[in-house]
Amino acid sequence: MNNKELSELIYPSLPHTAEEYEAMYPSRNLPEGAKVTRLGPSPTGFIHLGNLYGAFVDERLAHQSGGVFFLRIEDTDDKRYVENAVETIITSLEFFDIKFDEGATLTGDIGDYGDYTQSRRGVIYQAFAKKLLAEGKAYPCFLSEDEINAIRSEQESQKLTPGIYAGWSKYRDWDKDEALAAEVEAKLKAGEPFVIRMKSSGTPNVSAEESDRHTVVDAIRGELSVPANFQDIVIIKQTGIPTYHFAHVVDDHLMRTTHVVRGEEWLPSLPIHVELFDYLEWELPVYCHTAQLMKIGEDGNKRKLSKRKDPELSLDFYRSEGYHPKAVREYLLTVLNSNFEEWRIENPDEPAENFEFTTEKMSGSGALFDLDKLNDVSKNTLLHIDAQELAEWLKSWSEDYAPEYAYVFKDMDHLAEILDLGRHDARPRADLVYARQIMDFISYFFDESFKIEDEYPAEAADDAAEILKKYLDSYDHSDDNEQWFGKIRDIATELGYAAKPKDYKKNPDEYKGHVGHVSTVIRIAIMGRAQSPDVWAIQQIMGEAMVRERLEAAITKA
RNA sequence: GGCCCCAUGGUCAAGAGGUUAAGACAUCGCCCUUUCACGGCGGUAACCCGGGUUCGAUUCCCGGUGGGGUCACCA
Repeated sequence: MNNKELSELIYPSLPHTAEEYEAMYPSRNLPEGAKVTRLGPSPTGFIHLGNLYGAFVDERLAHQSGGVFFLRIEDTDDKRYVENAVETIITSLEFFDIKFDEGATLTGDIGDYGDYTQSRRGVIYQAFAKKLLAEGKAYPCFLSEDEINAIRSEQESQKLTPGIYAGWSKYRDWDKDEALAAEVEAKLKAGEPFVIRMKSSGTPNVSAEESDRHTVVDAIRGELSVPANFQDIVIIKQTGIPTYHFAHVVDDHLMRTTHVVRGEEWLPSLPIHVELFDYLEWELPVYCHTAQLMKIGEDGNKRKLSKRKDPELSLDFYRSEGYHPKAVREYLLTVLNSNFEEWRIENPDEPAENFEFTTEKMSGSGALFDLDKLNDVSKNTLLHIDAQELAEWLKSWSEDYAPEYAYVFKDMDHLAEILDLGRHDARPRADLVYARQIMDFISYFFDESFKIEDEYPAEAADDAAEILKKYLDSYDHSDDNEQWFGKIRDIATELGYAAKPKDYKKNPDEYKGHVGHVSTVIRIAIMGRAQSPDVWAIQQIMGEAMVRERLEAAITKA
């Protein structure tokens, strides 16, 4: 039995040959420089900020260059599959405005390079495994789990690298031993389970200096020198399904991916992929190994974002807190590309899409997630979103995550007015950060959520009833801001308060307090809190009836 | 442990063989101001360590240290 016969014995009837697949998925007809990227999530149903971060790089690279961004479902691990996971992935990314041009969708595949779900590509991988088999670059391996464990412990006791490779791999050189060849043939014919391993050409267990090295240019990290692989890694599992390594190489070649964006945790397996591309005589894609998003751990050290330990970093956290997708995108962009912030300062009104994103400006070191920064970015981002649109967005957020706020959305025009408060002044207010915070911020506009949160200032507490009564008596809803404040000044002076805070500061003994204390009393009566935007502006939005009602209630209480 | 990646203020980071080592967030102070927010001004605060190359290294090289990752029929 030779290699060719072996490959026929293992895969006697495949629908297509490797060459045929090659012809079925020709190079893409795209303009010069167009990048083809892909996102390859495994359907565990969980997607966090780190995934979004990577997806965002893919998306920008492709769409900025007039290329293609597609979604491929990497479900080669049957144990990991979670129901509805694909749906979750697609809708989550869609929420953050990550859109695919091609690939798996909820209603089936789009594009000419499918199937886009790995579990449905079995025969394709097998065709290429067959080719490697026929060329003597792969072999079937019948080692049981126990046998592999035995090899491992022996290697450990000899302080050798654990794994199946030359010198330890019984079936690797089956063709050099007639008895073994007969055994392999018999096992195959008997239908015994086996995996297919790549027959690595690397030299095992040599020091880093002596080993062959490959130089790979990473778009983020520059020139990378990696030691050659020597492990006979599994390419086809017992189930006939490929491992990630093999699926990556075959798919990204056949789907004509130009740029592979993935986390730096893949760096150690790069030599495997390089060897596979070499065996298949395919051109290497451009790798972009991104740094991981980190977090400060309990021990004070940086650590990788973990989906188990960091539920607040799941994408759902941002959704349920009500961070606007645009804000999250802006934040990610500032973390991803070091020159984005400066660009944003110079171009405050341009859509983020106009920023030229480059892998060269990406950092090779892991960034710490910074909630303060996100909040700051969010504040400024929301300032650029129209109030009406913001209101609609808040409404849909509430429907999904906070139905208890339904009363806020009874009058959408009114809500928009509230949200716009002070946003178009010469120095616009930036109060709005995320939905939950906004609900609290505007809560006093609604009787359902209005409550007295602060106490009257000590300077004016004794006069509270008097102040409010005078204020109510003189209240004229049609007063302009100046007339309105003039009346407060009058009340203040009348009751022995300084009309200007500076006067009070200069001669604190001559006054009970200053106009600020008086207006704080009014503020608390109407807003329930000592701090708020301009009282007059709030009253105008609130309407006369509510203002009077609140004042009367406060007088009764005082 | 082997291998790989990374290393500038608290955080994100710019930067070049010679700079007073940017900027943003956070923080502190002052100003504006009826509160808050916005805005303005200012402050505190950094090149991991040791060798080498060099007239000169934070920058280039080597070695350490520290942090992270990875060593599966998971991705």
